Amino acid sequence: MPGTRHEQRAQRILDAAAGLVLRWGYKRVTIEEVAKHAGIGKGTVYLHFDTRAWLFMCVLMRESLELVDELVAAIRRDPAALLPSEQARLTYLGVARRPLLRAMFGRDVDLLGELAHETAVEPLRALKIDFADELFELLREHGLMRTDLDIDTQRYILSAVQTGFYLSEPIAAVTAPPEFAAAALSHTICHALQTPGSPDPDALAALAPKVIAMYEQFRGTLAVASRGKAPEGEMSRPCPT
Amino acid sequence: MPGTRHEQRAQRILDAAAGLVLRWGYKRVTIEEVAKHAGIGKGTVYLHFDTRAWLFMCVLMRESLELVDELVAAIRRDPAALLPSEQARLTYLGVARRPLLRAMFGRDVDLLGELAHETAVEPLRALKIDFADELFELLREHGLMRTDLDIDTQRYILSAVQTGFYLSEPIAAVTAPPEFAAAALSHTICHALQTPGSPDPDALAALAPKVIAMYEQFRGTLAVASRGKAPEGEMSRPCPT
DNA sequence: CGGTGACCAGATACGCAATATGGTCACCGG
DNA sequence: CCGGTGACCATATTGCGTATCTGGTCACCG
Repeated sequence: MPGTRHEQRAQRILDAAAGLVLRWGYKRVTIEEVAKHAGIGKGTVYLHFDTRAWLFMCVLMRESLELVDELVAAIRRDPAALLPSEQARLTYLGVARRPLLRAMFGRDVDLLGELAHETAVEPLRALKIDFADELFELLREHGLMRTDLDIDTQRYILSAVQTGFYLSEPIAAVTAPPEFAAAALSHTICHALQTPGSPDPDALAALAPKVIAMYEQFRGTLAVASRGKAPEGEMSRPCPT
Repeated sequence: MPGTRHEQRAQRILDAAAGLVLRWGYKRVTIEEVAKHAGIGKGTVYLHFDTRAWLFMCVLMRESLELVDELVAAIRRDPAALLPSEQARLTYLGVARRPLLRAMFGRDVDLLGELAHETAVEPLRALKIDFADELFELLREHGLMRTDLDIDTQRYILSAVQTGFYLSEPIAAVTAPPEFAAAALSHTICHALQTPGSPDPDALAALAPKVIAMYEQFRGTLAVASRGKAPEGEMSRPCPT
């Protein structure tokens, strides 16, 4: 499986698609235009991506993978970055820096159209939930997270709180600087989910490799998904019914 | 100012409007239909409410006032209810019990149409912010809230966290029981904004009357606003331009 | 045999007439 | 005299028939 010529072309297609969406918004971008900007024929696009919707999902997934890589790098640099509060902060800042992810997390219907509607991100979320479960388990065992709440509740809190911070900018016209919002988010997660006091450096150092391994696996699952074809039920070809 | 015949009719109009919105959604409900259901003529509706949009705003305000009354009653019953975490929980449960408020907090565009779009609730929010500022100041002075964050940040956190909990149900199809979500919200606010440990009962008891007074004033401002005519710029009559 | 663009069916956008509705005000009945 | 009304008007909305566009396919080509 040479990740060479074929793979490079896929990247060019994704580049073209990403740029066009940013300029015109999802619903105005046609496959033909994407092909033209990638310097190839329309049919060739379908050699890589089943479906229009799936192509743009892959654009989003690629950006998400970049972000995951950033998170892993941060943990490598400083194990304290594996704490949920830090992860939340870094994620927020990483999203703020990437217009497409910002649109995705901010449910920007103007830019992403129906892609912003939850069904699209559904498979991705399922992955993320499994991941969070495993991670929380690990952190609790090492005394880094509270145990006065069960894991389901903690996952619910993390999800709801993040939702709130990502949506409160687009909703309230008030535009706070990203660093401000990220710090507030981090503070909230820290006190709501983690054990009080400074975390034990040894525990962090011991945990870092495991957490990184989990992230890499998560990354891998995502990468495979984005290489493969669209999952059956949703955004595959118009099925005969 | 006799709150009698005239006021009663206003209530009947609001009743009719509320019922119709719940059944058909904001955009399908006509003033004529509201009048018919209230057993009066169309013109009479305009004796009470400037504008279609303003009428339905008043419907929302009336429900909000009910909720405020619930909160005050809760504080009277037990001063501990004045803590932000408890207020958040009671508010969440009160909203969950009222379909219209649920639609408002959940930005239900299907039911509320353009009313769900933030501009409508803008004046209400301004009030609430002033109120929160004053309240937080008071709670901090009495050692009930953290002081490791400035008030602006705390207000931002409260707002964002609540946004997240109200929106996460409609967004994720997962429907948690209201009590579960309310408890999670309460926990989050408690640890993010309040001082650790059990609050001092004496401080609570001493504060209760002041907080209640503030609520009553807030209530009053809201009530006056809903009696008065629509504020100029936004949802007043089609101005000559 | 990887790549292409003409081709087709179904979706979408457009234009326009018919209808419905918000808001007003001259008029009525008590 | 005045609180209440519903016919009335200008405008917004809807419905619909048509024209255009676009996602996805596939026979053909270099």
